[in-house]
Amino acid sequence: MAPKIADVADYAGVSTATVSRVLAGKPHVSEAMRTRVLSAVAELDYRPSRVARSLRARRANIIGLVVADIQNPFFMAVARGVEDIAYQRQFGVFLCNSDEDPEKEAFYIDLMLAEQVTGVIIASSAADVSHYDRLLGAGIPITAIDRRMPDLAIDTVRVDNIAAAQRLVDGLIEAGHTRIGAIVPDGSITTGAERRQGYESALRAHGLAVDEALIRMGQPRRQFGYEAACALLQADNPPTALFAGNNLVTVGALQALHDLSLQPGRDVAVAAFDELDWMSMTAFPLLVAAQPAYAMGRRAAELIFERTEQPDLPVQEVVLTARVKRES
Amino acid sequence: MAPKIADVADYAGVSTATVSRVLAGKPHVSEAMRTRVLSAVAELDYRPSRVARSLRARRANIIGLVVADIQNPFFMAVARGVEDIAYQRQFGVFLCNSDEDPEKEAFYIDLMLAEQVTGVIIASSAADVSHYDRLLGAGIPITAIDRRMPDLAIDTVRVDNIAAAQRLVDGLIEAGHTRIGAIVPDGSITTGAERRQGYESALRAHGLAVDEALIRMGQPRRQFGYEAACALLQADNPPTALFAGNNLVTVGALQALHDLSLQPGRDVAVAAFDELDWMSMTAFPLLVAAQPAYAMGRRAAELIFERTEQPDLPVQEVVLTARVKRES
DNA sequence: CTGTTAGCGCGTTCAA
DNA sequence: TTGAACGCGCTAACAG
Repeated sequence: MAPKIADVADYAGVSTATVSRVLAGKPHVSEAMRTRVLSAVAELDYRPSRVARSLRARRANIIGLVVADIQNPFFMAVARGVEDIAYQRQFGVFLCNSDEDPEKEAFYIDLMLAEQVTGVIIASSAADVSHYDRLLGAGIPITAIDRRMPDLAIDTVRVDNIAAAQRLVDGLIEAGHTRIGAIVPDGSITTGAERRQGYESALRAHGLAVDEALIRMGQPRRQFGYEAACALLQADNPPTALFAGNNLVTVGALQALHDLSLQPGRDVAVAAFDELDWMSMTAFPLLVAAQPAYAMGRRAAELIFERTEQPDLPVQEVVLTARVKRES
Repeated sequence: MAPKIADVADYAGVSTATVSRVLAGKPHVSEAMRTRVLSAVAELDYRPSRVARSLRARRANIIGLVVADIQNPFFMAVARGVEDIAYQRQFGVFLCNSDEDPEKEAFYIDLMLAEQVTGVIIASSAADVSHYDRLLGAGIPITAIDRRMPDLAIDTVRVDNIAAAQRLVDGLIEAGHTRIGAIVPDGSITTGAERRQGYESALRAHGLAVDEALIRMGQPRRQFGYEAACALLQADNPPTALFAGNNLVTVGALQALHDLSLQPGRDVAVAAFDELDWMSMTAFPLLVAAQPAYAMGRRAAELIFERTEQPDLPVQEVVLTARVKRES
């Protein structure tokens, strides 16, 4: 049987309150008591029950992390960031895979509520918002990653897509390209539109015209990327560079290059978003904007603690910058 | 304030014991009581505190998952499998990133202990075993994934590397290849040796000689894969196919092919292990053996529950088969 | 400065 | 079949 606080108290010949005080590092404890208690703790190899503490404090030292898909490398980097910060504070991390399934999501909200977690981080791009105000109602702060929650006044961590796209296209232009094709996802998520905006800004900033014929918009799928790249590159006067606005689209475009016997980086320059951190695995030279997923996770976790300590802080929106780098 | 069991009891005009019995689905409760309680529960939107339950039961409905690196896709697939099974039973999952750091690992063991988790799954390839018997001592079962714990009598889930390698090389031979180069990792982990064994078995089974000149062993790193592939392919009478025994090695080998202007699948056939589920992102045709990470995670979680229900079961070693498939 | 006591919210005896 | 009372292990009031 694991020793409880009463055992330590008996062993040290003090009361449980004293033991508790010593372990909590509270003042008003004599040095003699402190050392007696600490040696008793060491002697018995006592470790306080976090469960009992949670019950008593009505708060568990746990952070909940809700992701849409654990297997997505972006979310995993987020998880790692969250985990690192949690570890610093000796917090545990609850992993919840919502799978975009409202039922699972509802279950996990209940779980967090029932486990009295300190805060919840949502790194889910299509979560159903409606459940979450229950958490807020219970005084459990939420931080959203990479998405705005329209109806919820909560802290958010996101990246500046416009600036990232701009710098990506800047890079292409500085490398001498003037005809740059854009393959951009559309859809309900604002990401695509923001990136297109950045693409156009970069062109204009360098005095280049925006040529609609060089812009393709479509579903954020591999298939679309493939077709768009083929269409762009097989047209008359094809672009010498491609800007791909999404991971899946990029993979499709790269496959198109391959099938057209074009080498990325040699025959066609490629600049792409790598929100999933895939591109480091390619053998192609690419200009890549990587989502700072790890930093986002860290920041999100920090926001939980900040808000826990100061609940009345105004809602924050932290905007991080995507790192643009050249991948092998 | 969230309703507690006493509120429900008052509202229904019964005792807390009755409410508890109804919610636990225990027998010896009259139908009238049951419906009264249930409607009160619904009315108040009551959700029992899992914290209080854990304290009372001295067991939390939580599974601990220790991985060496969250960002590793293999571990994430495992996590997903674990999570799916846990969800079925309404269990939460504690995510612990050990990072191969003994200090972190020790902390997480203590965390699990202090949180009274139901069981712990270790999907960590180089964990320090010594701490884990503390868990066993506390009656918390452990399942190991993809590694044997020499000194610990615990359930294990692993894959049959020999068979997988064999089938991979079988595939190459059936495609007409007779000179097959092997690039195999060595080191303390037995994986490499097992795969080499499978490679040789396949050759022998088809009446082919094992040619030491075609086998390269070295560190499981990209660099080694690159150098080994270059050496093999630039030799006199080079192999027409390559067998790569590890993910990183495979990436290196593919890069070598690229630099030698050889196309995988056309100029050189490539069969590889894909323990990290990377290969689905390549645009090359590859014969791939994928670790059934998801299934391993599921099985590991199931083993936790089995052992919880029947602690005296003999120690099990579950051996799964890697799936061999042709990637894009 | 230290000890006693009363819950935190629940499940589970034991009586009725 | 139901309810009253206790305790899971801890911390925060209050008392001394």
